Amino acid sequence: MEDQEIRKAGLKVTVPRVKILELLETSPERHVSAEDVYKMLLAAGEEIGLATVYRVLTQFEAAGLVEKHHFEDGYSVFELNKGKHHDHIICVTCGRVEEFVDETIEKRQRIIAEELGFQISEHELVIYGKCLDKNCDCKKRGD
Amino acid sequence: MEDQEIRKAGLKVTVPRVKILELLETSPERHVSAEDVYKMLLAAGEEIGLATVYRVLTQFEAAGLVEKHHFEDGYSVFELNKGKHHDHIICVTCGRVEEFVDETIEKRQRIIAEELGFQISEHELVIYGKCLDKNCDCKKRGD
DNA sequence: GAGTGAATGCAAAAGCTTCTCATCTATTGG
DNA sequence: CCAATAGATGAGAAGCTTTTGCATTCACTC
Ligand SMILES: [Mn+2]
Ligand SMILES: [Mn+2]
Ligand SMILES: [Zn+2]
Ligand SMILES: [Zn+2]
Repeated sequence: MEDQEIRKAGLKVTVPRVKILELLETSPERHVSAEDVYKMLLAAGEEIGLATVYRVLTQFEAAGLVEKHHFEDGYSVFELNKGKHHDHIICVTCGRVEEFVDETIEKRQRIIAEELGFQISEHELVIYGKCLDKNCDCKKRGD
Repeated sequence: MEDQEIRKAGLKVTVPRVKILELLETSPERHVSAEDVYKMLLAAGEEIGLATVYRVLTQFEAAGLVEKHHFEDGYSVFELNKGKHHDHIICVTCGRVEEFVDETIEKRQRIIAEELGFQISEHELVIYGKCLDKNCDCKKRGD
């Protein structure tokens, strides 16, 4: 199954690559750091080096299988590329990440780029805030 | 002049702080890294340690004098806080940074946050692309 | 199944940023 | 103007995330 995607990317089908792709497909949290992936694999009994995790994620990104984001925390997070673009809103208290798409915003960006004489290659929009979810730590701790 | 802003921030008026603030106010490029600041100060004959530059910029940010951004490059960039929020569009070829404000986008973000049950604290929108400026390296090199 | 180029793991190193600590300084009020 | 002191500085060490070098191992092809 994921073997084909890996092969299509011009990469050899190896245990680390298959396991990492599987993990990205099944992880309850879509947005994970390299360290997260490394630890989850360890916890699952897979002995895969952190350097390999970084290398594989980078290759997956180059192949378009994965997307990398820089939520302001000092490290990168990766997610499986679902094909459809979306932006993110993140709870600064509990870290919960929600995805959204807003065609109005997308369109305005195209207009702005045009007006300023830029040919857009990509963009990143991240909203930070506190989520009002009852399960969020915001509520439990009342801050 | 900037002495008052520094004092208002609850900080002592020292040479490094005054020089850094001056530099941010007069630099031709508004968006600079800590390293940039350090090097520009050195070039201007000011012997200010890099650690101090980082400390002061962090303090200025906490005081609201300065804003910090994470354009996807692995390092932070700082700019003087002009008081009015704006977003950025960056040329991936020449690095030129333009600022813009779009009230439609701002409003849509507020609506999205509301719908998803978030109370916005801030956001960051960065558009990446190639600028079509004749002076940009894009043109000079034709890529 | 052998041969070969690619992939892996480990440790070292590389960026960027923060911290430690001894020394120095701005501020205050006498 | 000076002394006292809380705060600031500089240099280097340390911290984190990410990348790299290299010897070893492995996947794919014939
Ligand atoms: Mn996502
Ligand atoms: Mn700006
Ligand atoms: Zn978008
Ligand atoms: Zn904005």
